[in-house]
Amino acid sequence: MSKSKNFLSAIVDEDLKSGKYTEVITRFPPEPNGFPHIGHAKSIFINFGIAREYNGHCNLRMDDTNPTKEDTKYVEALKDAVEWLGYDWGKNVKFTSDYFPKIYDYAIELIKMGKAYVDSLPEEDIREYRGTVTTAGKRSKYAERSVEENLDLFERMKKGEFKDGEHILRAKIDMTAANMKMRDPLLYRIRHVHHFRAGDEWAIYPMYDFAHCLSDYIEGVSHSICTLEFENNRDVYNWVLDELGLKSPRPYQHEFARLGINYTVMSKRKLLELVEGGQVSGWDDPRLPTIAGYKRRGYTPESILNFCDTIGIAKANSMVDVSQLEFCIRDDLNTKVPRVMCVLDPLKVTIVNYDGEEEIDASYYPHDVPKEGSRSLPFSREIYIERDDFNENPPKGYFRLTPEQPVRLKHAYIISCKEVIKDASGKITEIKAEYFADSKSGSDTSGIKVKSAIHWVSAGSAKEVEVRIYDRLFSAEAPEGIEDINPDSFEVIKNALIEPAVINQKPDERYQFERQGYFYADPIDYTDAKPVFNKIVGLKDSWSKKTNVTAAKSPAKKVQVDGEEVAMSEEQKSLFDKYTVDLGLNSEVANILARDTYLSSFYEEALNILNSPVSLANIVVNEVAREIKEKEASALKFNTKQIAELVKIVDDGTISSKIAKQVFEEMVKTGNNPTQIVEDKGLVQISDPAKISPIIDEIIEKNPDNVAKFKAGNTKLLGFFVGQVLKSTGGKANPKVVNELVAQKLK
RNA sequence: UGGGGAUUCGCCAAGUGGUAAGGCACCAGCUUUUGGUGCUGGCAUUCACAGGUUCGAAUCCUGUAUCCCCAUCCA
Repeated sequence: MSKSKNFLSAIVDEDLKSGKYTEVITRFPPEPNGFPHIGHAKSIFINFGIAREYNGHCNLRMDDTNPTKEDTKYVEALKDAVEWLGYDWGKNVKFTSDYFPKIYDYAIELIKMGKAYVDSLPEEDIREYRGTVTTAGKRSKYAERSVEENLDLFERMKKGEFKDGEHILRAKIDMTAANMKMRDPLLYRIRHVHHFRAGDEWAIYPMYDFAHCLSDYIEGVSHSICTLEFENNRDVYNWVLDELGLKSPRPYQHEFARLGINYTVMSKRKLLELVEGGQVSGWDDPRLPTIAGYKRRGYTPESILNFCDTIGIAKANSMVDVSQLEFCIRDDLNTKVPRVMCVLDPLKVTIVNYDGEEEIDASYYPHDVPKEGSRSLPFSREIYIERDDFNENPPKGYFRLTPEQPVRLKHAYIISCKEVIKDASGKITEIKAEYFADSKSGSDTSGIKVKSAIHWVSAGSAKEVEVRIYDRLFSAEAPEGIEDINPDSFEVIKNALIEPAVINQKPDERYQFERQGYFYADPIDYTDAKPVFNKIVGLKDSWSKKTNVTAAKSPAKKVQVDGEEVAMSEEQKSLFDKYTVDLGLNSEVANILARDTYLSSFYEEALNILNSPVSLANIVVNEVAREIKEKEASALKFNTKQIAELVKIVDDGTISSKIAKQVFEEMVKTGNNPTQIVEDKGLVQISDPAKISPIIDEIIEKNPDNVAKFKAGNTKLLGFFVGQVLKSTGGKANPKVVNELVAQKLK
């Protein structure tokens, strides 16, 4: 993984360090109801990657709790994807359905504890009773059923005595919870359908919220990593595990942002639409962001993995630029793959002063790729070049063949154009050219300067091949549906001409077609009789970029809308006036205090002990406020008297405000008196310039570069020097004194 | 009228009170028998916005804005 830790690795580090877990177990838990795509690759990379990084293990688990949607063909696709990316799930693939008996037992346990009940409300009522995001729900009358009745009903549900939808099992949590997921979530539903693995054994199937956390627990998972949309489900996850009193270590859930890539769609639903609607040729259509699609197109697992690594892992919804992916595949293939010549749009060139034939030994790799290998390249009087490598009326900066400008045939001779032959419609059909016999590549004595070398094939020996050119499937950056499909996303070139070695010798499956891009021998349609190549990705092309000048879009800076703060009540207003007028607090601080009754009473109490209104207010608003935000006021370990004391020793210069924060943190933790803490830890401020001065000298001596930069005008560096001094004194140096001294010394 | 997340360059993304990392993209220059690659340099006086605390704030406090998720017997 990358050098800077992502937040998940940081959590794992922390958990290992604190001894919460001794082993890291993760899992990749897809539902087998669709083909895996590059978003899954990200999840695979994270889950298997973390397991690998910490010498742990990652399970591949099929989350198959919904028999109406899932199928074994998807299981295979999922296994393929994980394998292709180079990960090992160990002996067996796991299935949630393997745990159905255990999960059932846990349900019984919850019922016995009175924490779950069988509800018999019709579906619409259940929805209605749930309430809305802004209004509380209400509990079903069936929630009052006795444990015995629930047990009996649940067993009969299992036996299949009821029809689908007649009853459900749900957790008894809180129908008024602000988190909708906690309003008595469903645990089990009746489904009289065949399960692709469990067969017809079960008439009831557990819901995600119940099955997932328990499956994690059963497997001994330590870190249950999922995407952001499950954040609300975390409360249920914890509730189930906590209520069941499962012995630790038990898993905890952590969420990251799912992958979005522009010009593509990632949702299973939209992918399915494309496949079923015939917009693409199947799940492995090379334009699809499915693993099967990338594989078919010719992407390497390394490139996908590297992509997953470079995009990082975070909690902000993001849309990664496809160019990032394209970079990864080019970067991977650049050092791996042989270069060969293939003409996609042939233009015949007859070299009038050349007779006979010769074989040129040409390296497969350019000078900067440290690989060995070459092939024999036939050269003859009749060759083909790319149609757009000749131009009768060249634009400025055109480096290729023109009536006036000679060009080198890559690995061969320099030619110049003598005659342009056109058909009746004016289309160029042939070029008559002359070659320079002494210009052969490697032994050029001609002294002719050319601007570029172009690719070509010899007419007599070139092989005809099919080349499939793929472009992005959508033309919209954030495609909505099929209306955004790029009509030019697929083009077949039936009669491209390729040099013979590629077909006869087959040095590799992937090639760079010189000056064009990377191509892959299609794993399915390629035959010796009819070779087929897929374009993986084009080379970077700074020439076409120059010619297609697209209007530079100047993204309008988004305007910030400013809202209004809610108005103060009468009492708050009078308190505010008192604070600003009588006590001289600034309006911001007074505002915060006046609006919070707990804070203001805390403040006034402290003010009775120490008459230092401004300092006291600042610390109450900035530090105390944070603590009461996080904890119940009653759980606070410090009191007003101690805060007053803290402020006093800051006011009188015993400690700096920087140290005060440190002391405050200690008070929060231990409840000790500030003076005591200062004494115990020896935190008394050093203000004597005679003591500070030598430290500054030392720092200055150690950082000559930064001294030079500072003197050159980089005044931001003042903070650097002050920081260093503070650091070496454990924060005890008086920052004001340090600042003055440093500024003086560096003048 | 609720709850939960998020916001650092065009796109990703580090950074958790002391010099705003890195990659992609982009722009120059050099190298080059691929208009490729490689190399060098340029790309955030500023971290959604407005205040406050502090010697010092992307980081702490307050408020505001914007986006995403939650009312499937889906996962």
